[in-house]
Amino acid sequence: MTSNPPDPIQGSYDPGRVEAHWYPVWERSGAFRPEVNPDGEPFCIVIPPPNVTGVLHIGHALDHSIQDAIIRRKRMQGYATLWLPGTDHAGIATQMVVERELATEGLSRQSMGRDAFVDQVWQWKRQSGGAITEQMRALGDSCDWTRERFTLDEGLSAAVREVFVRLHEQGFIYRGQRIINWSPGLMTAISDIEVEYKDVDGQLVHITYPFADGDGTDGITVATTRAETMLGDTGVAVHPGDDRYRHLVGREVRLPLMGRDIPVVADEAVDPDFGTGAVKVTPAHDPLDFSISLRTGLVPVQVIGEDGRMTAAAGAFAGLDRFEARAQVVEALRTGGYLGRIEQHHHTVGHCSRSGVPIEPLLSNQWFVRVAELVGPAVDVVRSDLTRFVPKRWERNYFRWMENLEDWCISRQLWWGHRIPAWYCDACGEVMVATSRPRACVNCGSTELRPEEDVLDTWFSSALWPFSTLGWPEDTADLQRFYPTDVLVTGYDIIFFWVARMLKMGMQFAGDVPFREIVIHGLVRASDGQKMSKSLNNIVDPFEMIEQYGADALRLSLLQSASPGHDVPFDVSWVDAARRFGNKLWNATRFALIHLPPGSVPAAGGYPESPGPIDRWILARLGEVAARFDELSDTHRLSDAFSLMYSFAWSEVFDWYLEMSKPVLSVGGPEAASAVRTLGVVMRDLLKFFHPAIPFVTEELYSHLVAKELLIVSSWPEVRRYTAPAGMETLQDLITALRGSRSDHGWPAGKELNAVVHDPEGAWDDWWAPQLASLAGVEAIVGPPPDSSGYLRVAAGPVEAYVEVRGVIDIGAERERLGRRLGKARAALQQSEAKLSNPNFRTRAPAEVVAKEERKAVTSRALVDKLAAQIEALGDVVG
RNA sequence: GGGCGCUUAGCUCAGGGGAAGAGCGCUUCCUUGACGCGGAAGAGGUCACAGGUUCAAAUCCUGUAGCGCCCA
Repeated sequence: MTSNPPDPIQGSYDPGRVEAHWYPVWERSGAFRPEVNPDGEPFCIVIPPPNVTGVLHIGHALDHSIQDAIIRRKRMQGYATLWLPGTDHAGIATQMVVERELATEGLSRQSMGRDAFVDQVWQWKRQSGGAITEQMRALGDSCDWTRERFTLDEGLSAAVREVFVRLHEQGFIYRGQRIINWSPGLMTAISDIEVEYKDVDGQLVHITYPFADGDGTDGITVATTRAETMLGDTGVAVHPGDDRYRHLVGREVRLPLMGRDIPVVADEAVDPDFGTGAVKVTPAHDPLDFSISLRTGLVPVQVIGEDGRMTAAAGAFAGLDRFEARAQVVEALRTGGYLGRIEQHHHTVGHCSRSGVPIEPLLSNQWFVRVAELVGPAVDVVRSDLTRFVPKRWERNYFRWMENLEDWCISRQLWWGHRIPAWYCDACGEVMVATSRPRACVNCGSTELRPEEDVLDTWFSSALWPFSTLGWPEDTADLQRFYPTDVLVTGYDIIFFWVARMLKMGMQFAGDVPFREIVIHGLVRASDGQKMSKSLNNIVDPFEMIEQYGADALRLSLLQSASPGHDVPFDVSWVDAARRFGNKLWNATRFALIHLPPGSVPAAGGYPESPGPIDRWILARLGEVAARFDELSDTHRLSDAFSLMYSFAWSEVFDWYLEMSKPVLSVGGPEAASAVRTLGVVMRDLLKFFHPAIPFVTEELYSHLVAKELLIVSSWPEVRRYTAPAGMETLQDLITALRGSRSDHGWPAGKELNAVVHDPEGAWDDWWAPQLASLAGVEAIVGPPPDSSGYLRVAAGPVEAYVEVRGVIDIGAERERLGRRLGKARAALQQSEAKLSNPNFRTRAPAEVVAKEERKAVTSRALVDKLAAQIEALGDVVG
């Protein structure tokens, strides 16, 4: 497996060109498949499947960047990595999209019929599914396309049927009449968690229902925000302990506008403190009322239909829209003299999260899962750490959610999705559930079986994703090898929709946790922290970012700013910074290639045997940073990991090491040879460490520097440990101090200065001199402090440099600069002394902390003395 | 009403008991032979507030205020 022959490296970094080149190379090489590391331990991530008809948004870019970073690192570490891609069929969303398109041609699904419509949706799926695939390639996702799955694939559909049938056999699935959330906008039932509660200002209308046997002047007053539902009232309920009403239980009231006599009943569920303490009971349109009706025998009357219009049972109001009916009912009540006061009432109303229409609670025949009975194992595995949330605090939300679960309504009145595997025998009323159509009714033998029309909630199939994609219910090699999967990466917004359900189903059917870790990330928000939305016009299209800055830049910027579990405010300036980092990396590699033949760096190892002091320093730092980087990556703190590596690369390797290598390289000889070697391995390892975040540019640069294999399948660095030379810090401080002096006095950058370095503690080493010359423009010799006349003193740690001042120096500026530093040094000294003079500190703080503080005090005191003396001496400086 | 989170540099945010950090922005200087998509030197912070724990608090605890999210 080789990359392309190393073309000469281009003079400037062009993300577009680089990124277009590498994805096909990787894919053709088989690098995305676990088989590329045949002996490796398995490591698997299943992708949270995007909606097949959607397009990827910036949130996907974040989600995928994290997954790809994890997968690429594991792959380089030798694991047989499988990142399994795929999409889900998104029943409601997809059906809506296609219906909307048909509507523009004057067609409807009803007019074309079920089969033709479903064909149409499949056609649509083929188009937009391909778009998502292309987008994932543009992002650089290294997933195994040969294992791509779709929730409506035959295999996954078989899994859905199997699970449905087994749950039904085990009694966890049933069909029944219950109040469900009906979306008149979508004309289907939806589940509890697809309902969004919004605060609205409504009216609390008081209505008096006169006693049936009275004279019409006396009655019971109830309060409601949904006056139109009174048409379907079949009772009035009071709390059994409520003294105000106890004596009325059993009497009847006459329902205004309808003239129906309905009983007063007692039920514990009534809150005596709300409203008047008496509630109207509309069993067909309210979950609480329905439960009251079950206990009291009140019969439901449905007055609102599936289309949101009043039914024939609504009498004179039949056919009206439910909100229009509300207004007219109130008017009619007023006219009839039944209306009491009307209060402004702030309350929450459930809305359909997809269509935005207010939910209509309807009594309906639907399929349900008794989820409460499945949560046990799913909670236990998290409690016992068999599955861990990262960050851990999300566990609490998870537990809370799992506590009080209502039955999950899984049937949808749609055509696009998994058809519920149930058949009805109209001859005898038998309902049969089976993985395939029964030949005849098990009860009466009739062969006239009518299949269930409804399909399943999309999340039902998503809940099986970690094992259905691996081949379940077949006992496939992939299932054996990759289940349980290792990591799930997803946003906190779908913990309840998806993660919880996968845990339940995984434990129930695959016999083990679906994943060992759940890495939770936040939502990508606009730079001002607001949610991205069409109405605010602040949506960032990730592919516009890629076009402008490159996928690498987008990925790195997202990874850097994604603190685990928190929302990510998106700012283009981060993407721009990340692109400039790519450019910097590019140029640093070019610098290395001036001194190294292309392709000459070994793919692994190659650390120098006897490096020079500069080399030892950077190698020692590389080792430290690498260890920390691995630690952070292993705990999924990718933001910290890449920020650390970024600042190491830029502020240490590029700003210091590359500069310091120049004087060494220019001398030639064995020292230069060692520096060249160091330069090569340090740059190579940087490319390796950064590959998981910025795969394209690192692969390109690696092809020039190493060239023997693809970086994507190269080995993860095992950095040899070195000890840094003493004095590096002092030298850097000295260089910085000299540069500061130069800057303050306005000495031209190019102008060479002479200095005598006084070195009372023997810190000086001969390798300092060329560095001082190169980085500070100072020719230094070691010697006793000269007569201060004509010299400017610059101190750093234990050494001081006397800079020969031939020209005019600005004494005022220098005094000011020294004064600033003296102030800081004094503050530091004071802080140390305060600690050290505290006997408790000496006795109770750890010895190493005390020792460190003592060293600090000594350094600070010396610095204070030196700076004070320096300021003193300024008076002697002659121009 | 309950739960969770946030409040740190001009802006957006990391950090999380032992010498205040990043990116962007700002000031000054520099076309030095990888890079001006750059380099150097700087300015800028009572870590929301009030108590407490500790030898030591931006960091832990309690409370207050404001903001955000989720669930009723």
